[in-house]
Amino acid sequence: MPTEKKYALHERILLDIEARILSGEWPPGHAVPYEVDLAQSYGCSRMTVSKALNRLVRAGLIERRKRAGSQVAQPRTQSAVLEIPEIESEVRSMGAVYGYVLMSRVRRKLLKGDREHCSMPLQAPVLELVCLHLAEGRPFCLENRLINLAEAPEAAAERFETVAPGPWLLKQVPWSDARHVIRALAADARTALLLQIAEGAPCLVVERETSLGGNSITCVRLTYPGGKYELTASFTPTDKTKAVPSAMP
Amino acid sequence: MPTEKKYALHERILLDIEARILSGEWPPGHAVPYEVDLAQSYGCSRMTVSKALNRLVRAGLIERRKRAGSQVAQPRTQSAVLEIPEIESEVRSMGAVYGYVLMSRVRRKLLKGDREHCSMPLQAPVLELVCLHLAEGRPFCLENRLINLAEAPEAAAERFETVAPGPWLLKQVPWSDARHVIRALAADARTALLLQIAEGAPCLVVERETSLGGNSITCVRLTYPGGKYELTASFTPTDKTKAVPSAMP
DNA sequence: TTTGAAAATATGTATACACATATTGAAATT
DNA sequence: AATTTCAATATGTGTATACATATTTTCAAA
Repeated sequence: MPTEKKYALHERILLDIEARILSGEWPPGHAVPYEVDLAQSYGCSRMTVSKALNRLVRAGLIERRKRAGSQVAQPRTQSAVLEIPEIESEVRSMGAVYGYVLMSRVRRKLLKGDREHCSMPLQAPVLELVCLHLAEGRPFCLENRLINLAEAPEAAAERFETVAPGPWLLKQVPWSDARHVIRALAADARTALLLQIAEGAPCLVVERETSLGGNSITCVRLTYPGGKYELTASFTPTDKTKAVPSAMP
Repeated sequence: MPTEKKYALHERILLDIEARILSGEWPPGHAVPYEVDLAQSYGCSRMTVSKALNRLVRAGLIERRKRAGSQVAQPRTQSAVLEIPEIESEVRSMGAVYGYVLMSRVRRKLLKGDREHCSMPLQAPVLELVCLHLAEGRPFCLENRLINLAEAPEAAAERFETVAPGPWLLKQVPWSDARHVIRALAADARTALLLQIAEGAPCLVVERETSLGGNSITCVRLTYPGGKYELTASFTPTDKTKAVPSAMP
């Protein structure tokens, strides 16, 4: 039987230990063998074991302390990875024709009421956009967006009549982190009218504030008719980041 | 000026490169210097640089190919890490008194209707639980749960009158992955009654199916009154994600 | 008994080296 | 011109070693 060369040694070690933890064989608090012992039993050097164990630390599966050794971490919360795709690809992946309509575009200053959902400074110059995303010609998602023109001045020159602000910003402006809030709300009169649903109907609302180094760049509220849309998230024990196909510019 | 010893060398290299990418100085597709060159400019060995670059790969910020070198990755679909804490700690973190009530506990077999939300085999022996989680004595969350007794037979002996099934299962049964679905739904008559809200009021519904190696262990539906609860998720391009407790005004 | 210094120990960081492997680009062959 | 071959090259994996650092244990002094 030829040795399966699919995984590198340090990955095999990682997977072995991960399997023991996830299977419950090593419950939280259980001691993980010392680096030197693992190195001996795998017939490899300590560095190779160290690499595997340190990746498990970053994945949150184990904790390590000098002199005390390594032990299986106590699971604190269930964490899941939520993929939030571009609305256009979301619609297309349903096999529907995608459509986009700009409803309004206003340049103004940030008011006190905006601060409820958004951490830009008061009086900041913003571009307020209201857009509708369509699937098969019918309303799919209502987008309310504020763009901080102090951080993204290029947006002032863009009409956003044919291109949605989401993809435009993603290409144009660098960002470092995002905060999402997900809630269920009843449709108010204006939302109900635009989404063509009954007033008071449940809606899934995703709010996202994107910023670069503490400065809020844009703040978006996506309102989906409830029951027509759902978010899915899956738990990943290890930090297996999927390789994304990259198109060259 | 004393050398700041806060970060290890490979972390400094990582942070330097991350900063250039996030600032937009190195746009997607931009070439990252070769390992040997970085090693030279930092005055360190190739392995140290390699460690930093490989962490950036796992964080999804760069891509590397042999002979071709490394380059900045194309921005991926926005993905966020969703932290789903235990309901009890969630309530307590709001500064409220937590309460738990078991509404019903029935042992039965899996019916066709259950399969809508749950991938256990038909006729599987299940324990069906309905519980109410309280904050300050008022309904906070309605829990509908099925536990697969074929996978977790210990559950048959537990009454679940004082301990909620979530924490009990977390301690008792190992699991390897979970699938979450989040949606907004209108409260039906029974839900409205239990949560003391109006029928038709919007609710945030989180469904989670937990399994071990392909076998479904438990399937839970958590229904929160809309407007009283929200989920938050945050994303940072580096692999360190912050947990944010969800609190409400 | 308490305090505190010192030894033991496990991980943390980094080096220098060696060889493997995938990809590129150019040279040689068809 | 199209294809194959081959060497150059950048990353991938792993070893052996060294010293740093945090923490526990031990043991002796106050």
